[in-house]
Amino acid sequence: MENNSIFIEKLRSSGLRPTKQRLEICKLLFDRKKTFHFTIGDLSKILKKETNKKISLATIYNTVHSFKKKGYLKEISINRDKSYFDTNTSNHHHFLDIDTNELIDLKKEDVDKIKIRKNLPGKKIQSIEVLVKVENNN
Amino acid sequence: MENNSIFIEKLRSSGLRPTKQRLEICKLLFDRKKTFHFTIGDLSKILKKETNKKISLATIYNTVHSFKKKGYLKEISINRDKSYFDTNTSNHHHFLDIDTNELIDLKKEDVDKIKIRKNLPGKKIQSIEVLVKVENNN
DNA sequence: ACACTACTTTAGAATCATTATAAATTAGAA
DNA sequence: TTCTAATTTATAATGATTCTAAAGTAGTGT
Repeated sequence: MENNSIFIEKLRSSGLRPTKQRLEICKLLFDRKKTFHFTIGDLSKILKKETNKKISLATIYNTVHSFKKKGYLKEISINRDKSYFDTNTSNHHHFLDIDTNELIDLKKEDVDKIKIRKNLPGKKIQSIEVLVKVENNN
Repeated sequence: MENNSIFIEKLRSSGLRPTKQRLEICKLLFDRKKTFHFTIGDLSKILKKETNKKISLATIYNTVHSFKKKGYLKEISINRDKSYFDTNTSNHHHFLDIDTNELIDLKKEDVDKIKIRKNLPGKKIQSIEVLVKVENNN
């Protein structure tokens, strides 16, 4: 039904069998237009509310990490308290509102290309992440 | 003796009484020429080795956090596992070697000034942090 | 030097996110 | 349908960090 086939393909290509729990997670993560920033805790709460069943944390962790490994989700390190994930896997940066702990995408064109003038012998750059912390203006 | 007076001043200005435990921590953190990146766990181990006494974790956390609040240490969020601190409190960015988990300073001149072309109404920028992840080149 | 009070230290308990475990359930191939 | 390996789940384990409450110490005022 509907675009489940897309989700099934996403799961299969991540090495996961499509199960109803995982399809619920897919629906929640990938059936949306805007970027979605979330923690595992967020996801768990929303899933419980939307489906009226509880999907165990272990399943959610497992699924999210498989998607991350496959590249369907990006992990964003902000603080030690929680790990954030981002459904926008393109190259982009973030604002972090330190008053609300909200993450906001910066589009590619919002930040000039970063040039690093130093390199480490034997090492290559894997990613460049910019985090712009913002606070109330008063 | 020696430059303890500097440490005492650092402690006092951070709202802390100088105690022998805190002075040991100061010596370890601030009596060095190069930047020092560490976790609380690192610090604890080194302190035990250097002083042959154990300073309790609670004391180390308390002291490090007071220094951070005062601005004598910077906290760097890399992943949820551990929190890193940096004795270099100037404006600078970091390499993270994902093979070894080592942090390496980027000097100010190693990265072009970052210009953010978007602003959020009612918010002002508090900091801009760049993390360049590097990996083995093979 | 002494006493007193507030600040510190400490070990251990509590917390919280995340990971591991092991038994019951389910997907999918034969 | 049957069978086996993958999955789900509740719960336990882990590990970093924070809390607690009792014992120790700094430093002011005397």
